Amino acid sequence: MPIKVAITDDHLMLLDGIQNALSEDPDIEIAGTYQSAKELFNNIHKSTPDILLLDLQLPDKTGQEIAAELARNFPSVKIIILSGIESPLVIQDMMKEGCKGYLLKTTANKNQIINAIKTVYKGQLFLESGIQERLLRDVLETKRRGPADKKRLTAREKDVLQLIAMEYNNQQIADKLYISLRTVENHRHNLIQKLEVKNAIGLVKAAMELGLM
Amino acid sequence: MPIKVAITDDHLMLLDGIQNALSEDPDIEIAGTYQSAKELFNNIHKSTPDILLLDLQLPDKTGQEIAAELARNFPSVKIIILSGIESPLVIQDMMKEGCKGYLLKTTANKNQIINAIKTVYKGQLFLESGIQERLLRDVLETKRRGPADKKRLTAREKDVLQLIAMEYNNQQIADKLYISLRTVENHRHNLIQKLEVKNAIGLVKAAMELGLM
DNA sequence: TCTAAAACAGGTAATAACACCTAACGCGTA
DNA sequence: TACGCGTTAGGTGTTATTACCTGTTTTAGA
Repeated sequence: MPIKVAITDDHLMLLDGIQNALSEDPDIEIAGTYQSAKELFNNIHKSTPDILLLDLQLPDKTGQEIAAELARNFPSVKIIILSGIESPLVIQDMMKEGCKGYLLKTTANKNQIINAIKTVYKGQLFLESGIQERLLRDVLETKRRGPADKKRLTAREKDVLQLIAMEYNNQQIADKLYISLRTVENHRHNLIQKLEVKNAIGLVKAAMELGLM
Repeated sequence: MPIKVAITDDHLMLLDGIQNALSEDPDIEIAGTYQSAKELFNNIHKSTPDILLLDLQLPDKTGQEIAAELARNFPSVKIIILSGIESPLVIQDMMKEGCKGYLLKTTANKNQIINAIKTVYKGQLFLESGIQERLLRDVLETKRRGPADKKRLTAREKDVLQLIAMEYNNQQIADKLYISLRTVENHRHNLIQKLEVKNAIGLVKAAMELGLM
């Protein structure tokens, strides 16, 4: 019985390319290709895949939202992220969300993708060597400079960061979250420290890298 | 004699997908596939293509830089942009830079790409219908609200915008550009007006959309 | 060469952001 | 239970941003 693989990415030719690569392998069967989260959730039940190759930057939902929703409703689907995002924070977040593999669009080729699918299907995790190094380096650096994942953002900080990125000012964020202006200022300050940027501009760039938008 | 087509995009599987699609057409020959501007310029002379399919978001150079450099050194190469960026401003800028076609990664399929290549090869421009509409709507709206392309950014404004996005504050930008703090403030104010955003955060998001980073 | 636009710069003010501090409270865990 | 941590909030002060003006010089196009 072949491994059923679904692919979700908003770029048509990339879907084509991957589909083409996978069709060369007799152990793999394409269970569906989708261009948005909506399409994915509308159709996944028709032929539930064993593996889902998932892009993180879709037009309608963030990668984390999709991963969380899949874990709730289709826990048997193993997710392999195929993304252009190289940030260790994002990779860690997605793996913590339960994803089984992470590939980079700039380096992932046919063999690697097929390899990742088969590895994950067997129940193992798959991280390409470059990513493993990156994560390792990141963890080591973090350890060196303080009490471990100092840079991991809390849920509330993510809330605030999202609203900052939406061009809300502190007062508006306070109103939106029903908290005081001072609290928002504190969160903002902490975010600037954690993400090691100079100002709100840096925060927004980080938010985009972290796929929070 | 087949049409020689080169492709530049940093995503491997997308290169594969396009290459695969084009290889089905006997009138088209792949003259090279590149993952960065550096790779492109290092190798393009070996087999100068008639058409270059170009992504706008490469790791080492902006699309505008690449288009300008190609126009200088390889004026015979006709550029078709294949990008995820849908902003009318960007599309207009690239067309003004001399590009002959613009395709969207979310909608471009095999037939459309081949169609675009053949159309451009014959000397015509190729803009997909969705883009044509978008441009038309944009132009009409601009006309309606004032003295034409009010939203087009000047070179200096782009300089300032880039530095804002790099987390420089106004004083640092002034120093960098050898102009007064007040001038920077004015440019910033004008940018906020032109791009119709609320603050510097909006500017950065716009800068990213415009591919200025 | 005339003209419009772009780039430059200053005045004045209000508002927002940022830094650095303390500290209370609840919650889960060692 | 003691501890760390997240979330909340306030105090105080500095600096940066933004709005809305006016005006000159430079540049480039018709």
